[in-house]
Amino acid sequence: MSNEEKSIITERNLGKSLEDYIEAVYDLHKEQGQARISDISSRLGMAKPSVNAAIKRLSALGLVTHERYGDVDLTPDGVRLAANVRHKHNVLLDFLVRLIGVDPDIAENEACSIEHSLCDDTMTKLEAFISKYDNH
Amino acid sequence: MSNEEKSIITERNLGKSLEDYIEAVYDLHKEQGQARISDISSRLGMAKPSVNAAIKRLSALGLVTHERYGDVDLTPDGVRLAANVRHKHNVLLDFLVRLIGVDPDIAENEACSIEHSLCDDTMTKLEAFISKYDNH
DNA sequence: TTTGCATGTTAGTCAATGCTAAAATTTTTT
DNA sequence: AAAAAATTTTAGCATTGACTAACATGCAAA
Repeated sequence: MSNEEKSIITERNLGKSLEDYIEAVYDLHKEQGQARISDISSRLGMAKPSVNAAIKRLSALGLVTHERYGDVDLTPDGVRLAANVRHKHNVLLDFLVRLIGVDPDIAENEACSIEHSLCDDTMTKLEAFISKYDNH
Repeated sequence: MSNEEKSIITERNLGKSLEDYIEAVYDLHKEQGQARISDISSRLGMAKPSVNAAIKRLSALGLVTHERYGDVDLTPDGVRLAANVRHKHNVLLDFLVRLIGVDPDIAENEACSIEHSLCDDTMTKLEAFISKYDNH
């Protein structure tokens, strides 16, 4: 598989908004086995019609499935993308909190903003830096 | 001056878009003493009417002045805000390129995305981290 | 000075993304 | 099973921020 092909899934095709939604679906399924519109709505603090519209967009992109009045679930492509975003979030949070000392609540928000802007390659380099730093 | 008052100027009141525009005005004035709509347009790769609309927004916020068919210039508040964004950009670029080894062209783009998401306090902490790291 | 090109502005459109109010459907309770 | 509550969806709207096409203005060259 070429790098271009791989990047179709994980690199920034979605904006911040859709990435936040898909990440919430991913987290909720891990935590409670399902992700209803209301769950996503309260998790992200968005009105339910906004969530509904976003899920429709994600569904059109083949990243989630959604039966009327039913559960929202990730497709395999959706899982890959969401896991990648989640991973970036975790690495950034670790860097901000542990290495440079940002308050965890602020870091949580900032990681959430930044995670959509860094490419896979940069993230890999950041992880390598953190490892090296941890081993002095 | 309270922290809240100071933050009115420098903290994230503008979105990424307007911050990019004001940063371009700041840079162009430093480089060539003026920033015309066309200069900003080619610098940012935006159509001129888009620039025009953005400058109107910045003008309504009291951050730039703009005479019809004339030069765009920063107000004192605009200078403060733009210098702050520029500074964040430079710190992030340095971190990405020198500390973690990102390609300069990619780092330039990523710094440009991230600079709008990090608060002043986090930036201060990042600068402190870089200093400490440089002095081993 | 007049013509023509560069620059700036206006007008109209579009996509993304959010909202509220109200209708439809499902689930729960009695 | 019927009524009530919760959930989801639809419909309609607002804002941001981008675009193109067309018009207006300013400057420079002939």
